[in-house]
Amino acid sequence: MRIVFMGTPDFAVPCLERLIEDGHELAGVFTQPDKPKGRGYKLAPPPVKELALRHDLPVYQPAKMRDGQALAVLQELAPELLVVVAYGKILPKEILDLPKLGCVNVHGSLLPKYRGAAPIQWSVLNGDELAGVTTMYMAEGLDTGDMILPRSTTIGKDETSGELYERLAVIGAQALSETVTLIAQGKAPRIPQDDALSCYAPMLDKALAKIDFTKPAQQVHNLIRGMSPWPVAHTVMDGKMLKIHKARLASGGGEAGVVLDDEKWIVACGEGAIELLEIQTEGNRRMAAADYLRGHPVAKGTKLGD
RNA sequence: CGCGGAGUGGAGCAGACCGGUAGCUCGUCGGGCUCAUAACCCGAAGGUCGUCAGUUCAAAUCUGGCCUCCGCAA
Repeated sequence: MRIVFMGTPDFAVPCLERLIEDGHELAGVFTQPDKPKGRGYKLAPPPVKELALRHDLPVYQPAKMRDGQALAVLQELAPELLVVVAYGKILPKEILDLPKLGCVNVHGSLLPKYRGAAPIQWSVLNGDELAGVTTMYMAEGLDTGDMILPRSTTIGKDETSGELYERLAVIGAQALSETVTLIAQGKAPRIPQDDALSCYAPMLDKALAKIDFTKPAQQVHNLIRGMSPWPVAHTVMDGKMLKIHKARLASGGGEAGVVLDDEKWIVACGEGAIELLEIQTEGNRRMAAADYLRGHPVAKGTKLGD
């Protein structure tokens, strides 16, 4: 099938890879423009662009989708189907209407829950047991299109957003492959979303990543899992930022934020306690809590969060 | 040229300002104690102090370049 692919981050990579493996004709790949990233503001190409270039696919990086130029390019490419995975731009109606077989999107949640930019992270933050991906036909509203194939998976007790994200990217690629096959056969279902059950999963923000140890341990744990690998849950110790990448529930209790043990890094929460497993201090790389403690003993009674 | 931190045995750190025998916690190996242990005791191995050059009688330490890693900010 003649397909144009639109996507930007890592999440979209397995999907594009799968379409290539399945032998589809990739007429073109749209991705966000290169952006200055990291120290020194070096220009970094999005992961999807790197993959596309390795396969000698034509890459387009328009800044705007609504000025008519993108539409003109698409008319030229004349795809039968448009596949969009975490592209990061809203497509105007005239583009959505262009491909004969329509536009499909792979979304990182079990729709209609978690429409929006950060569905995977929010499913972890909320302590859900079930997550998934859904393929759908695209409509003008944000993630409101008719569903085609849902695929669910259980979230591990200690699983982080980053880990779930990687798993769902693979599951999403599989669902996409099946979806495209169904469309080619004219057998793809159109399941309308029940708007009453929907909710919105906005982009994460650093302000949300500050740990409140007065909350129950399970909630603190969910925050740490959900905010990893970005923006990373953090607190303050001795006046300096302490990032916490990984933790697990532990037994114990006491004043919120206080360290309960000399050897292991167990911190009391409003209810219960958590053990810090992987942390990062200012200017340092992330490391196992046990490693950090060898060079920097943290005495029982130290209080975090001030 | 966005701001800043760091590279020291396998891991995490100290030592650097005030140059002169490289130290701590842990790990590893050997031995001992113990019903037993991630516990305890004794002993050992393991480092051209990121790299290149400079200053000096002498550089982990002072000076300059380079490489690598990271935090903030985007």
